[in-house]
Amino acid sequence: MSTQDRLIESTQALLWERGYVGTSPKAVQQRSGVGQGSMYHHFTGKPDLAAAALRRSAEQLRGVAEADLAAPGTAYDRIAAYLLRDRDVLRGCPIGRMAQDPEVAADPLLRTPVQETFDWLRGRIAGLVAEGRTAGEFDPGVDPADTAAVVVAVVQGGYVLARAADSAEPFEQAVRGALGLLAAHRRA
Amino acid sequence: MSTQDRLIESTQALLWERGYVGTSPKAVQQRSGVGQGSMYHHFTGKPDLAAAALRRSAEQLRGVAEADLAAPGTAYDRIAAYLLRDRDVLRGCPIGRMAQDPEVAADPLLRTPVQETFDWLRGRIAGLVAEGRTAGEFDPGVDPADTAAVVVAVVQGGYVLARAADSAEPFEQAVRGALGLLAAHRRA
DNA sequence: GTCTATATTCGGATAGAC
DNA sequence: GTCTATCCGAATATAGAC
Repeated sequence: MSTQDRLIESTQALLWERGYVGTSPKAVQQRSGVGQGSMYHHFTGKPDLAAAALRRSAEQLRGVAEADLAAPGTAYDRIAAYLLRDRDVLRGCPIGRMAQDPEVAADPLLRTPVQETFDWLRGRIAGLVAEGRTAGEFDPGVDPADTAAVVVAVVQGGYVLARAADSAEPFEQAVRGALGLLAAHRRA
Repeated sequence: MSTQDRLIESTQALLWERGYVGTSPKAVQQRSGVGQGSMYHHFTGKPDLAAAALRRSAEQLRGVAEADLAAPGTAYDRIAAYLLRDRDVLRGCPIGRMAQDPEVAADPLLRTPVQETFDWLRGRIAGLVAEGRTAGEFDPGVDPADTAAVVVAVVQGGYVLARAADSAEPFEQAVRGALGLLAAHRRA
């Protein structure tokens, strides 16, 4: 693996664990085994490194989500597959976590990958819901955009509740609850 | 207002804006107008100060939530009131925000107020749902604990989506979506 | 109780040799 | 491309006078 790649991977892991403010260039060097001079040769500084790491995390998250959302089955099944995917719940979401950081929010290079990821995800799920509605799978009262926002919010909020409780249980309850509510809107 | 109170209020505001890692004792002193020596006279250090601030934020959040949840009306109405309360969505939740911070998670003095707040909130809402179900307002298939987790997760996740989008819209969509899904489980 | 001075470590880099 | 040396300010306190 290239030096850049090792730097990016280490930065991804540290951002996930410790957030942007909590991630120091020195920690990245230690984790990656790359020296200081080398790091500053490949990246202009912390924001540059973090932006590269976030773009890669965003891309990976899209890939993983798409695998569930594009699977065969009904719209409901695919949303269920997305919600029920095996997750390391207590680690939280590598992208969602960044949204709260004021330095990330303030820097367009950092915020853009976060924003685009959730825009894409909500749009993708809204499309599925709309498709299901057209096919007569869901009742006409189910709003695609609102429902997609619920699905994504339940996952992100589930992570928050799980971390607060130091337990995956509230995450799983929220997912079950959301699927239960949605299931009742299917027809036949 | 007492010196302690000014320190606590300033710390609450800074924790909300900048998180635990991003909040320095010096910033607290500047915002509160309290000198260094004075601050260290009243609190042993940053964790002590943050714990006091979090306990107060937790108490305030419970008070505000209870006002909606204890209002007159059906269980659905009270949950709707909670979800639809006017919020400064882009600022996020002063308690939920702390859950992601590893230093908060690691220190029981800091994590406990966060944990207790969400335990209480989920329990309170689950009680309302159970009550509504007993009264015949909701159908028997609605699980109280799961539904409560959805409600709280939608709010917390809504904050994440709103920050990512730099817009309150996804928060509002998620709330509308959740209420729409829940409304269909009412009887008569 | 509050103030100012001092101490130590870390964060986030730049400089210049190899 | 990578290494080591160096720099400056911020974070988080402690010490001791008033």
